[in-house]
Amino acid sequence: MDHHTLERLVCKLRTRCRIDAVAEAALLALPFTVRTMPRGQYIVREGDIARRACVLLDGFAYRQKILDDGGRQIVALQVPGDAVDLQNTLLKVADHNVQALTAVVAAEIPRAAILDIAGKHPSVAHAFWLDTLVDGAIAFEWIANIGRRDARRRLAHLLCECAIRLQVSGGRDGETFTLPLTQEQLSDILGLTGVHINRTLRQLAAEGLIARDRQAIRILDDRALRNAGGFTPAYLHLDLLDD
Amino acid sequence: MDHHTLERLVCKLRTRCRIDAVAEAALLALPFTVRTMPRGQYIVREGDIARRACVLLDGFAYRQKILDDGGRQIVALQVPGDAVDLQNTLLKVADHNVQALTAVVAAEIPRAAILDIAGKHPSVAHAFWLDTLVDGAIAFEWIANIGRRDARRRLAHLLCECAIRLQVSGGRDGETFTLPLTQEQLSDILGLTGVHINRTLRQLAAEGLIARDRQAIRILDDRALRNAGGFTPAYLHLDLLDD
DNA sequence: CGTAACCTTGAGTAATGTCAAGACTGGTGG
DNA sequence: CCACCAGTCTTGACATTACTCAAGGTTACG
Repeated sequence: MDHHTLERLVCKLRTRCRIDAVAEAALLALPFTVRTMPRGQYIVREGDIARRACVLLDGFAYRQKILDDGGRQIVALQVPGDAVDLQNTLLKVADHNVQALTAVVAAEIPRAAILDIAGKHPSVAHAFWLDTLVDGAIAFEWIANIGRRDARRRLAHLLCECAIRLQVSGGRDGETFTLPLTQEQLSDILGLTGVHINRTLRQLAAEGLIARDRQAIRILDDRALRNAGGFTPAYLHLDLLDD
Repeated sequence: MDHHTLERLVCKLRTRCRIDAVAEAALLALPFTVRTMPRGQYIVREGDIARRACVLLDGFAYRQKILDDGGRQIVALQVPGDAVDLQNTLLKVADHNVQALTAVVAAEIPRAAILDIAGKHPSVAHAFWLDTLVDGAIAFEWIANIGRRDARRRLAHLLCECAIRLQVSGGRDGETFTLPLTQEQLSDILGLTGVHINRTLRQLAAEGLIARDRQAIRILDDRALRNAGGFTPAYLHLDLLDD
């Protein structure tokens, strides 16, 4: 995949709806500038006024909120192809931060160009809307995960989700993958503490559900892991093309 | 407000973006049937295939997930004017339930009509997209609330949010309002138990932040309550019209 | 007036957080 | 090539929040 075109965006949108040739051409013709960013860099800051939308061409990012007491919660993970601030493009002022999880290659598209293409191409507007809906569906699942599952089930659920999303976006086999997340970051996703994540990861490993080596995770027993996490992939809406 | 027209939908969309006369006419001309439903009735069931979208004309509803162990998590609240399953309209198969919180008057619009109007009127598509984005922004805030705040702050935050949303949707004064939620339901929103909600409500009352009488809540010290909940209304994006 | 749903309260328990120290790892400069 | 350093992981002991169970009180409504 060429990291210097918007092909990745088209590709992502295509996982969930049809993009005809005209719309594809229009998308690929969007004006953009490529930026590379190191791990940890802020892509969007809370309070920013949107002038541009950023599409991840390579690397991962996360959305994050800092609370008044300094606590941090990661509210979403973004994979290549994701438009990380369509939200902010329409909503004008960003209500959360977006930060690079790994080194990132991103395309910056002017806000006006996004609004323009969405206005002129209903199928593109449809695709963006759909993308937003799926992000919302994932957020709902996370609410349920954090609100109603204990640490072990929460973590199992997240691992299942990551396995699938990494597989879809990166073409990995899905059984073994590298989660570029520290245990601290995992805890900020799941509403737990780093210490507790550590213990829970080891517990899952001790049970034979996963194997770990640094940040590489291997799912040893997919069925059992899904079971442990109460995981059903319906909310990812990966089957929308089967119309 | 007449409960038998789609005026309420236009009204809701207008809180966040301009709807010109042509688009308004098209919206009001959408075909629909009115249904009334008693408290507790399912409006959408997980697994349903969307044939119609439902707009709340009067009454409240909530989105809810049932977990494999029987646990329940409420993932969103919907107020009059909300389209409760635009999500499912586009996503085809519902990944969660929507249930009437109070008695409800709703307008059912065929799926095809929604897709059609969004395709023909970019400003309507834009408004729907925006609506979805705001729902997503609220979901993100809930993730942060559940993941990183203790019971007292969680509840204070929710009360602040409800006060504002009820005020915007219903024209109440905002200081005193009736939350049509049982303590059990509050606990399912906040990822706690009913017993703990009970204790936390009384604690907030004992501190002089709120007064309670059945389900009526009066905010006695708005500043202190917002402070307790770390509440900032930015994520509700109520100021989008000030362009 | 009786009933079901809801609220309230107490006592004991389990899950998770806090604090603190030591071990490992990968990268950097000498 | 080695020594060091920062970041991360690991582990233990202890504290705390929130859960569970269970009983009794209250309210709304037929």
